[in-house]
Amino acid sequence: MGRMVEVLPHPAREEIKIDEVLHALADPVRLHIVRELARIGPEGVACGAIELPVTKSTRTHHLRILREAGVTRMQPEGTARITTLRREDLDTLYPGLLDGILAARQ
Amino acid sequence: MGRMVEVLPHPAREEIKIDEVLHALADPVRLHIVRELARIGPEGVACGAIELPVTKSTRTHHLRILREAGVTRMQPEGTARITTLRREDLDTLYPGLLDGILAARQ
DNA sequence: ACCGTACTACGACAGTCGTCAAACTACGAT
DNA sequence: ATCGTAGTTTGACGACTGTCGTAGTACGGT
Repeated sequence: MGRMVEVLPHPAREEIKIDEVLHALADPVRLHIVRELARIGPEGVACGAIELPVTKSTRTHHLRILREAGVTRMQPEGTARITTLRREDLDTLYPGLLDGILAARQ
Repeated sequence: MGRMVEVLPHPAREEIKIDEVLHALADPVRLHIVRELARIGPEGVACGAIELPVTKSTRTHHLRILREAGVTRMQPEGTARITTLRREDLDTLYPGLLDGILAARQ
């Protein structure tokens, strides 16, 4: 059996839909995650490392929505899943959108 | 009795919250309205003039959410309400956000 | 005064969403 | 093999949301 390199399904850049991206971003918890990922940068972070006011399962739920919308990428690394922002894809598809959101005070 | 010039409540620029803006934009019908308003430009348009696959009351509902989030401005004009995009406010608060969204294909 | 047009308000209903707890899987270390 | 850590899955629940129809308000024209 080959190693499972891409267990988690991600939409390709062309499959990303603006509706889903906006829906993914339109939640305080997910917006906070995106902000954190933007701050952390391209090296990414383990899911659990982002402090959130919700339980494990809710966290998984939000991270899934972000991933399936094409906002984030997740790759397994040991028992952890390293999450990163798909900055390049988003900036290409919707130039300015991410920066605009991150520019918001708070 | 004085004329009612500003019947409809709008948030001031400083009161606009990114959460609410994103939530307002995260609906296909409302996104379509925003696209139309962007296309039409600063002269605006009567609510009913935008063709939508929903009834009158649903239309009112969506336009209210957009207005209360600070995405659009509505001013009475006879029996109609002229709706415009608050481009300047949005571009100031979240530079690039609107352009990024409008850049999306479809 | 009356009518038509343009929109709003209210209540109802079905569907979605965020949340949690509990049970489960996957991997690494001892 | 066992255990602990990291994350997922499932089912349940309440809250919110989009939708509609009906009724109501506001304004302009005849």
